[in-house]
Amino acid sequence: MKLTPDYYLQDDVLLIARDLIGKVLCTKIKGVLTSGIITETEAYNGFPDRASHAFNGKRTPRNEQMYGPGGTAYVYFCYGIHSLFNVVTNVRDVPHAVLIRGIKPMEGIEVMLYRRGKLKEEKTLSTGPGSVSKALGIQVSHNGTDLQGNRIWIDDRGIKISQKLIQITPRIGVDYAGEAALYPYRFIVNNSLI
DNA sequence: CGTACGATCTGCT
DNA sequence: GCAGATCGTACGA
Repeated sequence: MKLTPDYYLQDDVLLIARDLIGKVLCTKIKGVLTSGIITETEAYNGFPDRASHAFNGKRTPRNEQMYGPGGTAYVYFCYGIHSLFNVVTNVRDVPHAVLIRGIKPMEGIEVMLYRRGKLKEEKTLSTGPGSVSKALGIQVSHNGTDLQGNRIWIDDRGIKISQKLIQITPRIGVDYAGEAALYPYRFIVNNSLI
């Protein structure tokens, strides 16, 4: 079920980002299980990718986690409000990451609605990276969490997504990245099609 | 030490 | 469609 270390150590972050569509992101925070099918991801391709925090070898306390081996969580604080959850991939010192931007809620929906605060529309419960983290209870303190553990992990539950249903577009919110802002590194499948 | 800004979301217009 | 919220991080002085 749980994706193995080998999976996260793969070299092609674009392949992983696309393959993660249909996998199930799970958290168990304070004993409460919540999960959802991953419906939207973005790949961040390390050194050559101007949109990546690790562009050109940039390495700071904040993005240090990206430099570790694949299979851990890279969670950082953005826009003064949001915790954004990424999956670190590839081997040590190759700072690849996949940003999880959307899930289709599965387990613990009531809890997720509560975390999001008086939200009734299940549809918009977890679209957008900030909302995903909030619904699943992921915070910056979870940075570095091992995805083989029992707090945050990703399951393969055999859900098949036709490649035809996966839309590929440029990434969101990276206009500052020049040419890299146009790269087709975003993968998304409509919630209602799963 | 000061400052600018960001891998965003929401609510109001 | 747009502005406001809200603050850690990075970087230059």
